[in-house]
Amino acid sequence: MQDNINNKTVQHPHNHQGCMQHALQAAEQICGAKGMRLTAIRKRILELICASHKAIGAYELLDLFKLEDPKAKPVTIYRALDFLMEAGLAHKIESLNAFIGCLQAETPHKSAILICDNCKNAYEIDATAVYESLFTLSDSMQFKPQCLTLELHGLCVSCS
Amino acid sequence: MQDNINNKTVQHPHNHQGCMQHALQAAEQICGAKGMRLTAIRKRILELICASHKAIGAYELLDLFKLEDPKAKPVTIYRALDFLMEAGLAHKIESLNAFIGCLQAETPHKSAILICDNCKNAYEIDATAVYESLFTLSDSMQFKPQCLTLELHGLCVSCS
DNA sequence: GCTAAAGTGTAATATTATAACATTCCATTT
DNA sequence: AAATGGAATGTTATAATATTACACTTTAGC
Repeated sequence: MQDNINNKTVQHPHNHQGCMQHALQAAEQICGAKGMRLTAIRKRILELICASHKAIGAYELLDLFKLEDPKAKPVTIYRALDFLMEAGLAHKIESLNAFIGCLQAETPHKSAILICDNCKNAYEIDATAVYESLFTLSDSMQFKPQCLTLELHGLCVSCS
Repeated sequence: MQDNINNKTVQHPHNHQGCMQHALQAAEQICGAKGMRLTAIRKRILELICASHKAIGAYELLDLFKLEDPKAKPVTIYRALDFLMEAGLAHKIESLNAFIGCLQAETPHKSAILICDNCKNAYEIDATAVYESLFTLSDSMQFKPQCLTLELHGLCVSCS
């Protein structure tokens, strides 16, 4: 078992190999169900994103991807990222201009992202209650919510 | 009275002249109290930001500022923005890479930003309840919160 | 196999933001 | 008033992030 891969870098030590495999399988399933094409490039970019729980920048991804395809250009990465986000398989962290894989892509979710400013890991957590609270507020202002950016920076349990 | 300036562009029609004056006066007070220097450049940039309730990009600010000082460079704007944000007089909207003036700078606040994707106005609202809800959640994960990005896109009452 | 749409290749460029170092301004001390 | 030290600004260059435009290729459905 590869139980200990990366176990120092995430809040909850886990089988990261399994975690990635799950994300990738879910991606195949989701794309299949929606008639979206998880092409080789897109799949590989998703793998690279999911390789750690740290948010990764587009140009970092490009550098990694170039190891396999030296002619790759920024637009290759941005296209793949656009697709993955469209499919709900990845999220952009606006406050970092960086990206993370979505680990709950198969179920609809209302999530917040907790970002450890020390170890740089980002955790997507269910924040349904927070959404309720915010929607109550926006309703009272007759504001029709469409898309929420909810990113909490701080220190994870391992780093504090 | 100038009651109608911009009244088509904000959710709650208001005396924008007074709104700006208030923000500028508060800025003077706050900086005075904190021993921070609201220099001519910084004050002018704040005025330009507060001239509307639409989020404004750094390079848009630069274009406006250049009308008065054609030799101005990007770093001039970014320095002023850094100062204004440090002083709590302006906020960056991460999901837009743009900036708004803070209308409650004189009182500590836990706010969310509602952004109308149609008219582009951005409203900072008190979201204490939302913060409570989120902090409960982050506490349960032993995450120490430090800085929250909370930006809700959608349609304001005038646009929906 | 043909076709239309989606995906990819390639080059160029737009947009956003910062680094590095010189100079000026300004409050304080002398 | 002159000296001084730190903050602010000027200036140049460049880094980092993201998109446009157009040509070519692949793929799914007919």
